[in-house]
Amino acid sequence: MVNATPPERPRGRGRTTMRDVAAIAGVGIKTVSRVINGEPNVSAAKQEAVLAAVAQTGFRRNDSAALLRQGHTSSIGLVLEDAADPFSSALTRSIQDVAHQHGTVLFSASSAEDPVKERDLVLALCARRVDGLIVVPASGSHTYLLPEIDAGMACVFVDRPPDGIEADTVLVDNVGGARAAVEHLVRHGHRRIAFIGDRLEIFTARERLRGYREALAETGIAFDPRLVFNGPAYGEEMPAWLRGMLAGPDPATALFCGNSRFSVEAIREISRAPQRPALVGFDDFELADLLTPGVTVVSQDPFGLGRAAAQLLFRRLNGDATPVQHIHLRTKLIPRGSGEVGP
Amino acid sequence: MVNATPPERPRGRGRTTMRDVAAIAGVGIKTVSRVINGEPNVSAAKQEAVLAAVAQTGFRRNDSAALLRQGHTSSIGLVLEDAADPFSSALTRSIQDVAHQHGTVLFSASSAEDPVKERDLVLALCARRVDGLIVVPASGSHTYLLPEIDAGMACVFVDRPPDGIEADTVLVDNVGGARAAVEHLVRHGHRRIAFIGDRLEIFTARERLRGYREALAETGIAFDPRLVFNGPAYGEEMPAWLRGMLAGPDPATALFCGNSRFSVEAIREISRAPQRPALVGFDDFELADLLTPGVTVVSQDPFGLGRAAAQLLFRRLNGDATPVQHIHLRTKLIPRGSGEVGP
DNA sequence: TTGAAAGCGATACCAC
DNA sequence: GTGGTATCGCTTTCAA
Repeated sequence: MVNATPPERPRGRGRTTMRDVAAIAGVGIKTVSRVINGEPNVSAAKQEAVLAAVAQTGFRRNDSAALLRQGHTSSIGLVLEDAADPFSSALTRSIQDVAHQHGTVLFSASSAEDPVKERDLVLALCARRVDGLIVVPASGSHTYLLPEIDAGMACVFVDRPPDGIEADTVLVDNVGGARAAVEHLVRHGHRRIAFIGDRLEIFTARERLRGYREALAETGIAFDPRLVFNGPAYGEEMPAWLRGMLAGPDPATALFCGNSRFSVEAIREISRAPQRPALVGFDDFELADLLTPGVTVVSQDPFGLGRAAAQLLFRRLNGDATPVQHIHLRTKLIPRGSGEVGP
Repeated sequence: MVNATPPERPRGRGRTTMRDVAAIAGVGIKTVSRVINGEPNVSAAKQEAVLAAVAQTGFRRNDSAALLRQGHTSSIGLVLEDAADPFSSALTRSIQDVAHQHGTVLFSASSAEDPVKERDLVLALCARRVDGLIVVPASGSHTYLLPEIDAGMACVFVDRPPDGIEADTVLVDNVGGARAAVEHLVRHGHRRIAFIGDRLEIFTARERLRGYREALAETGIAFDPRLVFNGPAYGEEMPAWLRGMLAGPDPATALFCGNSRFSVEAIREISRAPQRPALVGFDDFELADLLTPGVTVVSQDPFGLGRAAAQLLFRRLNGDATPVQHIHLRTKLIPRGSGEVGP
């Protein structure tokens, strides 16, 4: 507890404006502006008077008003799927950091993977005239953004490309990562490898499936659709499928999981199975190393993704008008045990 | 912090304003405003003319300008420790949702537990005239907020109370949760129970330590400072201490970990130990149920915390001027195995 | 029903 | 050095 007498202060009188400060200090409003913004050409006497008035009133500049006049907002918007998931929150954090370095604040919002909600959120941010936008796009057309982009809104898409428009993207090498995972399993003797991925509406699911198929083709393994699941990451659908597949004829001896949600659910399932298949997951997750066995993953770097996207966005905001860029980040296979067992 | 004004972006057609639309539609600017805002008293003919002009120009209202005039911003600010950690990201998500229900957008920023950075971020948000503020306070005085609160800024603190000011708080029952954890271990026969908690600058660390001590006192167990660690959650300090304590004379047979970070680090450590102590952790974490054994935790509900804080904030924004409120949320012990083993 | 004029709270420009 | 005035894009007020 602090036991000091608080200084006298005008209470609850609403906000002081520059005009008020000017009146109290006996100077023009522009002189106040000069002092507040540290501009030159103010005499020491007036400076002092202004500072005194500021201290007395507790004045603080209304940045919104200043920014309205200046034509930008020093803010950027971020719309992603779900702020609570680890991938998104890492993205958020790294973008916050870059934004902060540029004196910019960040609006964040979650689309819940709903194209309509995404559109509403994005347009709401555009209406506020954020200087730029970073979007993890939900599926669905993004042509609604064309008028905004035309009007000068800078926009970078992360993790997935937008549908129907050409725009800057920062993606991970999904195909390469998936290939690496499958090749790793093949190298450990597997030829019956299952793929468990998101609904095919989702870009990353399609790409990772493509990588899976390329790796199979390259190693001379026939593609078997019975070993492929594409569906929702939540709910009973995948576990039921997995149970059935493992209990059926000619089951998989190894699983390649298309995202960490699936990895976790699959582990939950196979830890009860008599014959535990090998497993490699796309996307790292906390505690993957603490499980028994440790979970082998293809890691992507969500912080790196966010940083790259934000840096690209600020380059655009600073006038970089070079053609649309597509940045791809590398993935890394981290062996921890679950992927290094034979059939 | 770089505070440069970005150069003029080469924008397509630039932004259309209401004035432009009015000119094209051949009506007064106020009529455009009426149409855009769905206000009554506009003839069908003019309405149509305005709509046509809007469609032609791709006009979209500048909300920032509208809000400046209206005196609020329909935005709230959130400052927390680290947007990337699971607790914070759950908080963010639930606050986003409540804000969205109120037609409000959310600024989010991370203080990195640095009081100076927190102050900068909070004041920056105040300068933008967010309508309200939700803060997970870092340690350090919060008297810097007095002028803002005086000026009418609504402010709710989450997870920890602010220092030096009286304000609305939404906290979890740290003492009760800690007592429940320790009593649970005592019930399973333990009398040598260690406490592993954050630095005592952090409110929750103090409270949980208090609960630990109360439970010991109540069950007639002497407090032994050699069984208590308070220090940083990252780095080698805690693991080293734990190793030493377990290898020393009269070691603990059970651990009570003050947050999930410590739980994870402690598990990492004791899984290598010859004699694995029982463990209960404060704060649930993903995969706690998948580890072997499952990790018994005292769970708090970060989504509930965020929701309660946001709802309280919006009550304030809607004119609720009742005295300062202190909301406490209950915790729940979830037995999963690690806490149900004897000495 | 309509729109001209006066703000909102700051900055930009330009005389003095 | 200094400060008046126009302005940012919209809403509010009020007279027509």
